[in-house]
Amino acid sequence: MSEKRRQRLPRQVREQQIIDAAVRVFSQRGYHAAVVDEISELAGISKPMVYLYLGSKEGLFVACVRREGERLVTAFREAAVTGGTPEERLWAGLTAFFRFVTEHRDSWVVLHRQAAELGEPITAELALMRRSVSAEVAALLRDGIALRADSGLGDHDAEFATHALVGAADALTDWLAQHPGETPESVTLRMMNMIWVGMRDVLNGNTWTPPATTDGPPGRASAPDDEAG
Amino acid sequence: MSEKRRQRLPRQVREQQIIDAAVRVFSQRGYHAAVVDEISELAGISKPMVYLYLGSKEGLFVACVRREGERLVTAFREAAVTGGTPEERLWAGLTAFFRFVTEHRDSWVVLHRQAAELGEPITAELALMRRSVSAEVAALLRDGIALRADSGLGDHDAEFATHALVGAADALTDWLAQHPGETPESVTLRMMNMIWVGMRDVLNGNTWTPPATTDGPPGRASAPDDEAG
DNA sequence: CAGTAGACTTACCGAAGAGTAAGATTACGG
DNA sequence: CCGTAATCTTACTCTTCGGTAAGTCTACTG
Repeated sequence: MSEKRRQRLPRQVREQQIIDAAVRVFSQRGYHAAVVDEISELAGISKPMVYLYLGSKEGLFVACVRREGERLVTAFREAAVTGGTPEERLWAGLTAFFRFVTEHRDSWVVLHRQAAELGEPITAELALMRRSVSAEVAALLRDGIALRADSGLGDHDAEFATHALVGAADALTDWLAQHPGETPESVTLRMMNMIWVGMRDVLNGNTWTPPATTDGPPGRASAPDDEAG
Repeated sequence: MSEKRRQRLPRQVREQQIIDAAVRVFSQRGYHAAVVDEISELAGISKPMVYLYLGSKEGLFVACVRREGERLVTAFREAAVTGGTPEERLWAGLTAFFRFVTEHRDSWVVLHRQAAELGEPITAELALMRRSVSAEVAALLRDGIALRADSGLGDHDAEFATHALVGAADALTDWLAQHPGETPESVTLRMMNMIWVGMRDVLNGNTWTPPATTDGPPGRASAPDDEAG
């Protein structure tokens, strides 16, 4: 047994290894079911090291969220800053997002399915990340709206669309994972068709109108639904 | 102190009271952070009663999910079965959904933010509920698509749209909660405008095309983005 | 080759909380 | 008014797990 002693590594390196392990375990088990002993073991280290470096289980989780969140935001932002119309940039950002969650499933799970539960500091960190992405998207939508000053839409509408968009993208990560034939690009294309095309119509004044609240027949207003373009 | 003794009630009634209390506590604290003692106290009863009637903490949670889930599905279905076009029925169902989550916040939180974590029996129950709602929506979208046999779209597309729609609705419950000016109807109207209008366009062959992958200028295809309607 | 700082471990503590044993209390049919 | 079945409680047990005390070991510096 030559390697009874584990190699000593500088703190900076060990910390990352611990976070690596934590992301995997948290992702697989969830925050509460995850046990610190398992994380330390997977990191090839003993438990007190985790507490020495990360302070507490909560601190460890926050570190995971922060690191993975930054990676995700960076991926989105770097794709979406390339010049072009808001439309093109949204396309690029969404594609990058779907690619990220495909390639880093664990990271995404940690950032994702852990909203309720979890004490204040953790939810704060998660909310921060979410807001960060949403802010990017919202800016793009605002730009898109601003190109048509006559649309009558405003920041409130952009904010609504952002939530819908982010929520849809969120849910579609599962769909993507379960359909091997689909790619980040194909999913993004579908989304753009569903949502952006609709928005463009609305910007053009081509809106949907609810049926008469009493009973009457469909009350479609200015909807040229009749023939294909 | 006259009422030292608590009134005795038949099992059927107490069970519902226990579930009432559990929904509130689970909703507020989350599954793991919730403590059975608190639930029993809120139900005006001692802890062993909970175990006698519901078996375990997990069984208690499953009972909550089942009851509240059925309420939600019923609300949606009853609104959406009224005759009319798929469009109208989707409108009615979504409105009922948003109304439900507005009026039963606790129920929704229990059904919602508890995906990862939680052992197999619980996730199974949650998945069942979600699938139940999705199936309703998917049927409506398929009907909508079927009205245009020439669109080239199929069940796969309906399924995609369902996930996007459900995910968006999901995320918009938060948005609705934070904007007192909005109502279930107004949110539904916004959604229909964003998504259904877009889908209608796609059905008409008016699709969105991604920019050229290399670098070239925007490669919009058949997108009459030029002037307002 | 000290000596020190930082990496690392073993072995433990204590609290929290799920679940239960054992029985007390009350309603009610006969 | 008695038995019995159901409701309900007090007072535990037992495990799990976050966190720590008290060092040991090794690499590097002078």
